[in-house]
Amino acid sequence: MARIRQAVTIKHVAADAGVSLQTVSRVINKEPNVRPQMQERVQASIDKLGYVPSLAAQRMSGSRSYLILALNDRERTIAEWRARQGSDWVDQMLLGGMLKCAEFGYRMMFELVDTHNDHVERELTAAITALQPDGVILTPPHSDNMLIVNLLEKHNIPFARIGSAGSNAGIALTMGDEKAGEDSTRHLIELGHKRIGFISGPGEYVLSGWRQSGWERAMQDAGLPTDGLLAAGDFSFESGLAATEKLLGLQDRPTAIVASNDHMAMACLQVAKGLGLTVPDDLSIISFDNTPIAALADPPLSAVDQPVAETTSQAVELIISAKNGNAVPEGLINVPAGFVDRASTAPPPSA
Amino acid sequence: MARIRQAVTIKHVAADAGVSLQTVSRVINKEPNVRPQMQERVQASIDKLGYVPSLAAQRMSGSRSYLILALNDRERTIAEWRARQGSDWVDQMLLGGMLKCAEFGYRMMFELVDTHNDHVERELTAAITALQPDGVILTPPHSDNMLIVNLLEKHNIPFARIGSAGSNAGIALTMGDEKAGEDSTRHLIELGHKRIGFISGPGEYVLSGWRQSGWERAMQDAGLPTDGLLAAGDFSFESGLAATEKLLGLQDRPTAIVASNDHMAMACLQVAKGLGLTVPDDLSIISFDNTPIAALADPPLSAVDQPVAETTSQAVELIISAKNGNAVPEGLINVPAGFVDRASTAPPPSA
DNA sequence: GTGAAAGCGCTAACAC
DNA sequence: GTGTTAGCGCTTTCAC
Repeated sequence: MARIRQAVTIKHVAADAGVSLQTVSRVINKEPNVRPQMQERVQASIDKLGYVPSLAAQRMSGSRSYLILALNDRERTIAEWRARQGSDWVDQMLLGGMLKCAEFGYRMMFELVDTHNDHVERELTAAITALQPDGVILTPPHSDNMLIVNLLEKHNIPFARIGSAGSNAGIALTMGDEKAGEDSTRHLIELGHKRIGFISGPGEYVLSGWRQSGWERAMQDAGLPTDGLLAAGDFSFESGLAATEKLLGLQDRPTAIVASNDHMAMACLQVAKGLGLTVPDDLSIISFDNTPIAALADPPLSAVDQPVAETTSQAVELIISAKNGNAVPEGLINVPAGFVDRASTAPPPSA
Repeated sequence: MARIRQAVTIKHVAADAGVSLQTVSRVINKEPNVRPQMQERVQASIDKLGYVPSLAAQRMSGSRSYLILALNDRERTIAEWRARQGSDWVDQMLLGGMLKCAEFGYRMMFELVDTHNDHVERELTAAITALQPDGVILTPPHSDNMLIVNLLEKHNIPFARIGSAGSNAGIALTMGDEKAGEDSTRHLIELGHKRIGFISGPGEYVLSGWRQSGWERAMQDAGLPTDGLLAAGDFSFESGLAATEKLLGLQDRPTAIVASNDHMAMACLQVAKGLGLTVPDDLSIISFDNTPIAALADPPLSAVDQPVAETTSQAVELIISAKNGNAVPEGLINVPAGFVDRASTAPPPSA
């Protein structure tokens, strides 16, 4: 295989424009201290020759790689890809992240990293050393993995933590979980529901706690009891089955259930149907995340829409801004969740 | 922002092991001509220091970037991401491509490129120049875009063309479209169907023709007529609606329909229901691709499973093999499609 | 405001 | 088998 050498390099441009390499470099990087006339002349040569700087070379000498690394949990991501249940978390990250990166001449790369693994540190260090990204985006549950956070801090790489309260380092972004939990529960309360069950997510994800808090707050504010109405899930369909069975097996069973993700809501739907209950007439269901299955369920599920694309987009923008020397925003960035009202909610049967 | 310099470089390793840079380089690249004892000593230093070579530096001096670029159609991909209908084409590519890349120490990058655009050439050249990938994976409809193919050939970059017969350049891979069209039609014939409609995809995709040919062949082989049973679609839901209306509006309407993708099959289902037809009792439907919506439809659709992950995986492997100087396989690589029998097919009503 | 020189981390080519 | 030299394409540093 022939050695690939760049067809047109900064040298060619410099020669063509009759200036030094340095001046071309300044034009490429939009640095000041270049006379407009000079800059125009150089730009003309760049356009004429179709010159595009080599990322590798820029990375070699300069301080930027124009690369942002998005880290996802290996096991869970691969499992979701294999399951083919339509989870579009990665797609939404790509949508928000790639497009925003492109605006700034950056690229986004994906990397899968194990959480439950002593190799985390080695794996991540390897990726960082090989790629030398200008920034890293952490997704749950990595966002709160202190091993990862500390490593990134040590390497002095700007990073965003999606779905984390992350008080210490990095840019923390949340997706309105608590408020969404509260609002969706309130929506049910307004429909007349008094017994509203909640299926929680795994403790490993901080956002599980937030979603639950929202539900608790709304119930409390309305003077409604939550005793026995909380069932623990772990985001899996199976856990949703068990949780729903527990909830619907109650003496005084709930007339509505909020599930912490779509899979568990689907399980909820299945159990309800199995019990001969009609959704939403006998049981209202609200799910979290709004991955495609929510819309495709029968009936289509009303769901909290997790703003993954928008959040990733903001994460990219903040990282690049930090890389440009701007201050990292203080405190938490909150990207509010949406709510898509479909056909799985109605007033309670007795109302 | 501090200048990021590599913490531990090849120099450190060389110093630690007391050998020359070149020897370390040889060990990294698993070149022969290194005494086992030497190689062990160097490897020990590498492990001890946690050395990982910089991709950028490898790219700069060597002939490889360890990067494979996957190209997708910008407009269509973004539209699918936005629509959130669960299309997992990108996820499956990532699944097959990233994992295979990782086996060889490569990375996969995604790039969106416009097809219907005079900028294709400029856009792609820019990406190639900036990234200098070791290989490129083309997906439909890019796989048959001669502008792209010629460009890649000119740059001497190994590339794979997924879903293309691509006689001239690059590694062509198909996903068993014709046989799948034939087999699924035959499946319906065996169930007793005699009037089987077919909704085609857009001509822009060569695989549309293959799928259709498969249907035609099966019908022909069985001595069944196809006149009037072909309706043109373009992969969109709307086109599926129109095509199905045409087909079901026929005097002697089909008792089964094969749709060239899932969206059109969903449209088919909707039209059938609107007409008061029960699927599969009154109408059997088989769809192509088997994206998540097929499984989530009501009834779940029997579908041809497009082996995207496996095909991408093979594409990566062949590209790396080509890059290593091995001959590119002659002719077409065919990765057979699967078939998932769900609940949308049954014997025809009169049978 | 512009240019010249040095060097980033690594590999190719060649010497020994 | 192993070391040395040169250089990839760019930015940094420092002159002017």
